[in-house]
Amino acid sequence: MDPLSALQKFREYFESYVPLTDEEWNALSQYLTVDTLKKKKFYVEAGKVCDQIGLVVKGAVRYYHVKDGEEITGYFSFENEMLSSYKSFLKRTPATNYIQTLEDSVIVNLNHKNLQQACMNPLLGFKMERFGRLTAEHYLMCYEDRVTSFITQSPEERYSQLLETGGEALYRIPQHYIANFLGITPVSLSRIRRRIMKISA
Amino acid sequence: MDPLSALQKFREYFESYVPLTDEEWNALSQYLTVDTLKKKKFYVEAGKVCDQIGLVVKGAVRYYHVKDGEEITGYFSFENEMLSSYKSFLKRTPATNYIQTLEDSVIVNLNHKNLQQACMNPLLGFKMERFGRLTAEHYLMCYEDRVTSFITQSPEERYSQLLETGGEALYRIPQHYIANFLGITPVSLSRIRRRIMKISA
DNA sequence: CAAATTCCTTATCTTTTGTTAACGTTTTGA
DNA sequence: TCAAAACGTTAACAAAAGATAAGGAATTTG
Repeated sequence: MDPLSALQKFREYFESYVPLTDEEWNALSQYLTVDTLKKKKFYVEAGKVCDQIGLVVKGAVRYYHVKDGEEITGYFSFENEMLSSYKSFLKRTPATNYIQTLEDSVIVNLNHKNLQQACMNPLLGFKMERFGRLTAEHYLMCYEDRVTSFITQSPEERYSQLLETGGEALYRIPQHYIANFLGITPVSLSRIRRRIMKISA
Repeated sequence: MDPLSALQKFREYFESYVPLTDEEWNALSQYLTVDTLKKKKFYVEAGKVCDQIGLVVKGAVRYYHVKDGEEITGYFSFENEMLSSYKSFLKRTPATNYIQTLEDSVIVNLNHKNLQQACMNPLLGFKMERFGRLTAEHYLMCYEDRVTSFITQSPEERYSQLLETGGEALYRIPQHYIANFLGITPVSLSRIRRRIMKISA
């Protein structure tokens, strides 16, 4: 994918939250960079400060923690989704997780310094602030739902719901990552799948 | 607590994110209302749209869902914390949870219409937007940590960590609410407590 | 103040999950 | 292309959690 159409995708995403004039877009695009990452490359590594937020324009990434030497996958971002270790980025503290590409990916990035400059740019400041608020609110609501699912649902219920809402993404992800995402082990997910198959069969 | 000092607390909270001139504060305070709620009164009810966000100035509230006729407590807000059913407030959809006072409480509120007007007020718009972004980011980071705890920790580990970080709030809350918060049953939390006592004894 | 309710613990039993290991299949990468 | 690694399932056993019920202490409330 060429850099220009990658940037164009970013513009479309941004404008789904906050419309821009061509002049504003010209200013904003100066702050952006386009990165191409091969499969299994790291976007964020635990222990290092995450210095940028990005938009996945092509490909996919997974977020994971390492505990007792084991990888525990907590999240994914696919095309047209933002990615970052938000806490690390916002507080400028070392990340506690890794973000790694699942496929060859193209990511449009905005680093911390450029974001600050864009926010101070009188032409863009207000709209950047607004985009930041709407983006944070979006992911806040996603997390709200996810915490609710941990509180109110059993692993089996969470998996059944994921089957309904997960869409095609489910078929691009190994099952043991999905197990981690649900907060259970791969073995347990395999048993749940068998239980569900028996019921619906 | 008199309304004036309640509003003053709101100003202090707001200014911990975004400083205000006296003039700006005078404008902002016009949009606020102060509510006093007796213990066990509802701030939000499932099925109704949550029309306001608030700051707990005194007292405390709990958030809970009802599933199969059972109350499942998912969160709390204490003094100097915001409260709302964010998704319901932001999307103007019916809330799926209840928010109820745990004690007699004083809450400073900003309703949806007033927030919109404040955002369109040229004197305040930019700072409101900024406050909204920073608030959303704050709770996003809280949720990020909480989801991570569900993914990477056992219930026992989550409880141990809560004992370290929870502070005095833990002593104001019945234990079965804490069990729900951790994603387990009250009986299971009681067993965990016994296991921990034996180890540290 | 007294009755009722709430709260926490404990016990018993059932269900589910975690752990470890094995096996065949698929995918990966040198 | 071919050996190695990764993946999903299953089994067996241990550990933990859920469900239900009972009892006593603490709190609430009329």
